[in-house]
Amino acid sequence: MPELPEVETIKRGLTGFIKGARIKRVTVLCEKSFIGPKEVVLDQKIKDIRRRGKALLIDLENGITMMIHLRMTGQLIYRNADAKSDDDNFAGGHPTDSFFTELPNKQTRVIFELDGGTLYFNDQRKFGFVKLIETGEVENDKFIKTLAKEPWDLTVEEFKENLMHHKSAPIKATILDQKVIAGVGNIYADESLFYAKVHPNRLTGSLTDAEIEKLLEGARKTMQASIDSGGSTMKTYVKADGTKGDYLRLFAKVFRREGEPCTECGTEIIKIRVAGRGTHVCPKCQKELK
DNA sequence: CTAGGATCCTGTCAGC
DNA sequence: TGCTGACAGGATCCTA
Repeated sequence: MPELPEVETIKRGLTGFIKGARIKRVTVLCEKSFIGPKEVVLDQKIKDIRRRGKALLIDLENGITMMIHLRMTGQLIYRNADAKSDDDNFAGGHPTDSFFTELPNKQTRVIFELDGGTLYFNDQRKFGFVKLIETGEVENDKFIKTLAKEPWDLTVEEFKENLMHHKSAPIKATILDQKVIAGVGNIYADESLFYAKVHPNRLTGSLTDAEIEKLLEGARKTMQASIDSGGSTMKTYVKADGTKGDYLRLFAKVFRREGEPCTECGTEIIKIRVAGRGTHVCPKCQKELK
């Protein structure tokens, strides 16, 4: 999925279009993608859009919140009823051609018809979902409740304490745990570790205080850089000449750059497997043993 | 309690 | 061309 910066980008992009809009109709095309009785969101006005970690929270007037988690392949696409240009539409999340092609399509799971346009929840693998929760109960939701603080709110001391519950696991597996730091996924795990010059296979307990501090700084900086570059949206998906762009190239130094020279030392970036996930490292900048 | 692997799904791509 | 297995920007459940 869509990690913290992508969800933040969606939050920002969608707010201007759907905040204040009323939900006229909901069509659920895949039962497991929508948890809760859809009737309760009908005719409700969208009061606010928030984010916690990788979860998007859409608060409705009647005290119900739609929690949307995009997991691996979710995307949210808004099509304005009277769009005159691409600027009147918005798309974010897992980048695919669906950002532009006709909707609904095979991957559309839920359709929200609003009074200004239509919001499509697409998800190829059906891991993502829309879930209805009472707004006052969001903090008690199982996922939200155990979620660690946002990277910018987490102190180095808290980060270290959370890390040290997993002393003998590889550091990459540990920072992917949402109870340790919120919002980090496979991209930003690799980018943060490269920033801190720490090999993903190092055992968590072997990190020095200086490395831990650098790792938190790396998570903050790489995610902020992605948010600043606009995340994965329709704008970054297609370049000015119409060919496909890759928003990762705007900020990623190792992710999906295997075979390319390291920006720091020129050594070839390699792809390995850590904690069951594809992992990108510079073998010179990130030493395995220390 | 933690660590690690299987699992939920669909689609694509490499290799035979 | 067709088949097969691996893999994919996530999180949970199960077992040891």
